[in-house]
Amino acid sequence: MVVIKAVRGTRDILPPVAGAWAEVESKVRCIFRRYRCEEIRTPAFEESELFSRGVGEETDIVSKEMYTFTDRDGSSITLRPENTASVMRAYIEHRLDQRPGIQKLFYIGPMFRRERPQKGRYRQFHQIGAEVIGSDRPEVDAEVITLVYDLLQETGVDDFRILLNSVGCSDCRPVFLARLKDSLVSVKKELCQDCQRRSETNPLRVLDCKVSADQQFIDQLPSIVDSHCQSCREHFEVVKGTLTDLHIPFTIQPRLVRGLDYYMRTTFEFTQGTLGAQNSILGGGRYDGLAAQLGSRIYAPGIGFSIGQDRLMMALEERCGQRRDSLDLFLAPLGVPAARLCAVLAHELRGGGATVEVGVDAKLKRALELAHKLNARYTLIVGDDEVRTGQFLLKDMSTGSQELVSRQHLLSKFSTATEHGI
RNA sequence: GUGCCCAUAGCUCAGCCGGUAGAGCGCUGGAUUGUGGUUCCAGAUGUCACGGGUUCGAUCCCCGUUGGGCACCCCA
Repeated sequence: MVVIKAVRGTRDILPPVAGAWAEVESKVRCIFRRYRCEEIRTPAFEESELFSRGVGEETDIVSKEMYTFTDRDGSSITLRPENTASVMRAYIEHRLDQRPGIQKLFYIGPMFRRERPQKGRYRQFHQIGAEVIGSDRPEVDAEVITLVYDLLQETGVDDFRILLNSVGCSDCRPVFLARLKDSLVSVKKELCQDCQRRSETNPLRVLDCKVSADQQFIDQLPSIVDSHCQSCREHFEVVKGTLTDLHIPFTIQPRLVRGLDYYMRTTFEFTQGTLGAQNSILGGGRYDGLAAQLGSRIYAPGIGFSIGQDRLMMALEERCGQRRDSLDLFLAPLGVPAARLCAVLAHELRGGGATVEVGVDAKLKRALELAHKLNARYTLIVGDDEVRTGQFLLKDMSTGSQELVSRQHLLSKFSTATEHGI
């Protein structure tokens, strides 16, 4: 019989790492609250059409990376490969535009894409993201980027770079693409093999080439920022200006290409040095046309981002050492009557807010060994004598000193109110 | 989906030219019948990823599968 293992591209987040994940999550929830960003939870799977229409039929995500299956009623179901389309679907379905103000919605959860696994790339991966829907104002873009900036700073990521671009709108982008293709015709044969292929399949991708010999030619290619129409240019100027006022450093990256069809105008990406080939820790952008693509008549311009939580944790791992939850008190019962008493004591102590573990080994030596390994601050020794007298032996694990304490003294010492006195 | 590299104890890794396996850490027991950390002694680590082939004989060589890493592609 073959032992069953986690399927390719998925993994278990074990303790103590799972605890570090939870810590990060509570920290980002706290930051979201400051921005009046509210949580939304959408289903892990949706009708397939949501993604083919929302994300775009021609994108890699939709054309080859989705987990799609036919449900028993014949409908096509897809495990969400990203969450923006789902959030927009929910926004439209529940008429969130009728709520006061613009909607700022955040989410934390798993996404699914069938790609070849690699460091920092999993088939089930986790995203922390937000969508701000209801305004096309550039100040909103700046606020979203500021939020992301706070998120990374306060969770402890450093040496990240903010790459900013504006990919134009449905008016100016086609013009730019035509210009780009024209220019590529003349320099194409000077470029690397990959770029010669890209010139045909995905011209925008050529701009993102890393081959140094190609750079001199790429620099000659037209830039999207020079092709902006009047309104896109003005929009981008306000975004940049506001970020500058906020002292948030960014780099204009006219070559920044985002793979999802719904992006227009502002797009951004944060990269981090320690992540290897998958150095992008988050990506985002504006998607004013998405609601219409989903068939809604509600005007719902929006901008959002998504942090790769797996990559975020990877970037943090460098500096956050071995974390270990602390244990206030380890109860060491040395016999059956003591064990019964300890069950009651533990419940009372936990009721008072203390973190308490009850030993199951009647040998004191083993109990103390375990208490030490569990990083207990105190161990309470409860043997026959203690059960009889009602006075328990409390041992301070760091100093080794011991004192006899009453049940009442114990409860007050370990209650939350006096926690700082421990 | 393509190319290259890799897979030995729970973890990190040795293992020579083919002769069926080791270290450190960790784990378990003891030195100590009610006293942890340091120390000392002892013990178990294992289908050498899985399946086939070559060979008298395979952890080692060959093929396939699965999983991992890197690059491409793409993205978080």
